[in-house]
Amino acid sequence: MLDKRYLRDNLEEAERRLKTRGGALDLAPFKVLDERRRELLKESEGLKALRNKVSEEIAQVKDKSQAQDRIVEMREVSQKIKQLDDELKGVEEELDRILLIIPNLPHETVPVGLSEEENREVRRWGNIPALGFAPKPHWEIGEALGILDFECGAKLTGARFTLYKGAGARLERSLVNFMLDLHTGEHKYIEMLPPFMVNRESMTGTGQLPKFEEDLFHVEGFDYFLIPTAEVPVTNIHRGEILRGNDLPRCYAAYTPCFRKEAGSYGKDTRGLIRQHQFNKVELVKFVKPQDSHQELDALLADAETILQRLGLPYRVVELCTGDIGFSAAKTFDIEVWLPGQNTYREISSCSNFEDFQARRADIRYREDDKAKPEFVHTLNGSGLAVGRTVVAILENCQQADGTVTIPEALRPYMGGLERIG
RNA sequence: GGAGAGAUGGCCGAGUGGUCGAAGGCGCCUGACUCGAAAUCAGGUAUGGGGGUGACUCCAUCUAGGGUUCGAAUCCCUAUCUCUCCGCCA
Repeated sequence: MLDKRYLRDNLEEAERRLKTRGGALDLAPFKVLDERRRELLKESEGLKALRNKVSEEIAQVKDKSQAQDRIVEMREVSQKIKQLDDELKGVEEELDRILLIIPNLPHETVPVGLSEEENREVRRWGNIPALGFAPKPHWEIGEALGILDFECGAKLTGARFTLYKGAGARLERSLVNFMLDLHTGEHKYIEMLPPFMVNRESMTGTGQLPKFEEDLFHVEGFDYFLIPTAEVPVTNIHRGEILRGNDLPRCYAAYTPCFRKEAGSYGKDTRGLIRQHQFNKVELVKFVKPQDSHQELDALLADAETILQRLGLPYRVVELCTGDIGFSAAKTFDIEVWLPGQNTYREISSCSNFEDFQARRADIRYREDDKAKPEFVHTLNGSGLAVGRTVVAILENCQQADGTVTIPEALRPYMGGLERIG
């Protein structure tokens, strides 16, 4: 959510900056409603002040029959107040509806562009493996080794669900543990294990609602949603709280499954693990002071990159352009891992700075010291990493001519010493 | 699922129609005392919104949303959450 006052005073600038995301956005209704709101507020508050004053006078009078005329008068005033407040409530609801669907302002440093074509490559790491044979896609490798069963996933649930078996299941679990151990041990994140369903307030706090309800799985009989990312529960941990300045930055790491409808992606990535309705992810979330947030984003990105470096998987870092960053983000870097089976880089992590956008929605503030006024924190998060896609990357990059897959050394302790699958 | 109890400021806790944004305590801040600290004493300590250059002032907020009333932390209704007992359950 953008700052109402900022919008009021800089409407044209806001419109111009939002336009760089693509799509039209007319802020005129905001202006009209905002002005009406302030008119109503002024009038209602004036009458309330009067009522409070007169009611106090009535309280002083011993014999209430002597105050009868004032009581009658205030009865009318109260009715008028109720009328005004009813209209005010309607105006505020409409105003909120508008504010909740306005996306975040892209940071000034974000490259302007309309689609992912205009994203900016920042750096590459690692060498693309020279396999010396035609690389297979991970679904063929996984099926041949008997560690991934797409058909059974479809039988159990439906399309875009997969059964992991044997060493495949263990590989997924090992990666979760490896990632969490690294982030909590070397990078000093605090581990969290949150609920996998959240309520509407939490989804609104991070920006999934009200605009993207069709992407979410909703639970029948409850107004709960399956989380599409751990970002939602973990960021909402501090919803409605005022943190202490010296408690910042707060850095959390959480493993959760993620559930996404993937509406509108029919026909895309239909084979394999790339796009599933349910996938595992280790997520990193930070609450920081505003002046530190862009530096903290760089650090978060580096923390996510470390995982790929330790696993020896080649990747590149891409800075998303204005047309490609998400609704709540001010700035985003994607990490894309090299997939020989597809002969391309594919997203395996997305690291974003939301600045005060989520903090304002979720009311997460901090106080520099006991005397200071509370200020909104900046929130950040990033995948560290998407686990299923990491399995994909390992299968495809570490595949051997004989169909076996070499397990990256860093992972072997987690695999009970196993060096290869197959 | 059945029965009951509760939700008040950073924390504990008083408050059953007006003088209550809320006693008291703890915590925290400032000052005094001290070489310094502890103890003690004095004062100060919520959030959001509106108005004023400013001292300041007005409005709202005692889980949330409705209602009664001239006036609600206090009375009524609903929801949510917490706790206790019974049942069920990994």
